[in-house]
Amino acid sequence: MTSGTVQSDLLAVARREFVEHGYGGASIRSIAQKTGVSLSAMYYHYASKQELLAAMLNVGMDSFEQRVVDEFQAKDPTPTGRLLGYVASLVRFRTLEQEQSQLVQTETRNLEPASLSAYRERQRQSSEPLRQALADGVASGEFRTPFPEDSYRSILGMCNAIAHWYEPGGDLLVEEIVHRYQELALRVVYHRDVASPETDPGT
Amino acid sequence: MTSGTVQSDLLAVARREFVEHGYGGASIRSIAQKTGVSLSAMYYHYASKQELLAAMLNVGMDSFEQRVVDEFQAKDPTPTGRLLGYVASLVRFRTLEQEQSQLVQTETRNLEPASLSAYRERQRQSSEPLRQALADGVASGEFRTPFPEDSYRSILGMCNAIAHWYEPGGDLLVEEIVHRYQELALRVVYHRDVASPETDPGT
Amino acid sequence: MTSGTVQSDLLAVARREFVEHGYGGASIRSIAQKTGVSLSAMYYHYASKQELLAAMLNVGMDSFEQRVVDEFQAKDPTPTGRLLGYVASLVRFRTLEQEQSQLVQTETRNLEPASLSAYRERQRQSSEPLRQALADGVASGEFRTPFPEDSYRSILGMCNAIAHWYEPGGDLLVEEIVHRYQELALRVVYHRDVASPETDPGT
Amino acid sequence: MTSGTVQSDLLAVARREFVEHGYGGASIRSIAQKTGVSLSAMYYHYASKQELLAAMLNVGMDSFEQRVVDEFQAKDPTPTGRLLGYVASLVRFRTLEQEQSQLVQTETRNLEPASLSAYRERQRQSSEPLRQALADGVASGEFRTPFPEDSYRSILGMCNAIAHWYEPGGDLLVEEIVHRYQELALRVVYHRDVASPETDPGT
DNA sequence: CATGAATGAGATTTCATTCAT
DNA sequence: AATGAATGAAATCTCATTCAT
Repeated sequence: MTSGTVQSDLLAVARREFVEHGYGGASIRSIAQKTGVSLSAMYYHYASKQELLAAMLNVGMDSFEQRVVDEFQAKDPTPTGRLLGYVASLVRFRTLEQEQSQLVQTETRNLEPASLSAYRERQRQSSEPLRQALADGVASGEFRTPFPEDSYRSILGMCNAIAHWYEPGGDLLVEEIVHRYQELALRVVYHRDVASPETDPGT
Repeated sequence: MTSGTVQSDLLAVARREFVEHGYGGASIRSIAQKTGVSLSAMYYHYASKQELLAAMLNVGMDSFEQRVVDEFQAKDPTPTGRLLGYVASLVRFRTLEQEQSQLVQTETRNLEPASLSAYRERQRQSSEPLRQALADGVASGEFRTPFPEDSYRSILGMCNAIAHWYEPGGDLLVEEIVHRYQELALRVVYHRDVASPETDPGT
Repeated sequence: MTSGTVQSDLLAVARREFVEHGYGGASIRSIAQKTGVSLSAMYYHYASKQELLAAMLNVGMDSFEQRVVDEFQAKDPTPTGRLLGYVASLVRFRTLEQEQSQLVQTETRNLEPASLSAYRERQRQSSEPLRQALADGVASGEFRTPFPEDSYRSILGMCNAIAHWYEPGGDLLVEEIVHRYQELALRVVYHRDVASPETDPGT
Repeated sequence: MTSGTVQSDLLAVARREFVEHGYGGASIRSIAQKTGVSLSAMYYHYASKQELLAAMLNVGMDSFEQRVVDEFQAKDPTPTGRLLGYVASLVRFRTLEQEQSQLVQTETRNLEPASLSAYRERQRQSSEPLRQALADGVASGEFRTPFPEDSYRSILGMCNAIAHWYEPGGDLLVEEIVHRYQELALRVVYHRDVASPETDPGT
């Protein structure tokens, strides 16, 4: 029922339109048209513009969550390991799913209360691993940041920004970016082994 | 030029509406109404929604530029000093002019080509001091970051994010935030004196 | 394509409004209203005022072309015969489809370039039979006008003017007008048999 | 009071706008702007769009009347002479004052009743000389047209049309056009001396 | 004479959505 | 499962005009 290709095509086109014009500025009509589907057909699959938005945001969230889960299975369970894993997931999401990424950051405000609360909860849960890793690292002494909350926010902030400047065809490979932001993250949490910049913590 | 009261009132209301609903979702009608001005009176001052947006973004830019200039006059001219000064300007802008700040990040995409290019140029110029400070610091050996471009972007990214979580009435004072992000910035550029987290570089 | 009833009703009302107020002065709103159709229903059928105009002009052209074709089938193929036939078609069009007629003359200027060029070409083609008849008549010696181009334009000009003074309920029968303008046309082309005004060339 | 240059500039620009977009489609704002006059200044000179139109049409009428008067002073007072003179006046008006000419034909319908009746009276009067010449010519036997009214209308129609195709910079001299239409007019009235096309009635 | 500011109505067009088929 | 037609509200913007200064 939700496995057809029409839905995903619609979502893809809608994503593009929302990113380009914003939710308010995007037209349901041109989404249908660009997808090559009649307006009524589109309404058959998504009962409203709002539903389209909610579906899109949730698909994005699914995708990000999957990345985090993948990264955390059978990997280094130490706080540092989890921090690096989370950063890797996040960087890959911001680069490999750039549009999805921008959308999630910008259009959440347009969710109606009904969907919004559920979505906020998912957001909170998806950032929990990072929050937890930071707490654990501080507790264990691996991270010596004097303001963990700001370190946390800074890591999110700097990774999120990637979606705004990254260019898919550019000469900077995704994994190189992963590596760099992992290093920067270690510095932002005052990792005890990055006492001096000469030390390379490895990936 | 922007000293009239009708114009600035309109801008203030429009800012709020744009932040809340996005450019596309905001209604020129309700902007006029909430400002207490007739629709046509509004059009007398701003010939289009687009012009309103451009004016707003430029006012925001004026404001930020002023902060940077203020911070750079008769202050520590070393790369480190300039880095810290820039971060201070940016953090204050993101907190004290939060709406302006969010707008600048989100709605630039809605500028039409004509105004966009001019605006992009202003953006470039306004970030030049930070870029320059980083380059100089790397050259002088004060900053030891192995990827200056990413350090630069990370600083902007983490500071920009502040506008999204900062709450004006909260218990975190602006100057405390300034201080913290200055420290984090020093770590992100691999400042030579922050070899170990115990060392506090001071503000 | 133009067989629906809503479309043709809209065209009829629009025609009347355009003739009365001019394209620029006519209101799309009152066209819809007078047709008894909602504004949006109207937009479903004609996507813009411009499209409405183009459709109308083309319908007018269709109608005139049909008249010319009808007149030329199985009729006198001599230059004189064709001249008289064309004049008959034109006079009937100007009288029997007076509104259409006035519109075509006045509102072509409001066509946007896209539709304009196509329309001009149709105009050219529809006047080709007259032009050709004149050329042939001059070549054969039937017409002795020393300036064929001006004779051609004059015939069009004097026939076109009919739409401006003709009154449908008046005491002048259409076929009487046809007859008179055929005679006048013969004089305008210097027909060899109208050497003296006493000679009646017949219809 | 009516001798300033602002008024005539306004009229000239307005004429152009009216010809291009029609009365309803023309904007009083852009007329003022293109004239380089403030909107309020324009309202000082012409109290309404309607007044502007009336002024323009009357100026056009003045101009045409003057031409007719000039042509009739100390010229051949025979019906034929008057016919030729009138045609000359009309052709020169349609070519040398082309815009004026087109306007007069198209935009009269937009005059409000108040000005309209006066204007129609002027129109009637200005065509009186031609009507009279025709009547006299028919009475004297110089013109043998069997339907004087149609000859009259045809002459007007074919001369009026000139404004639509004449190109100021073209290779057809105005006086040559005058000559040709005079000849054609003679044929349209069945002038007794144009019994055969070989006969050139002269100018 | 002239201006800057404002008005209120109305312009055309597009919106998300619905419904009978 | 899908379509063509329609709706009514709202969108942005422009109109001719007025008025206090």
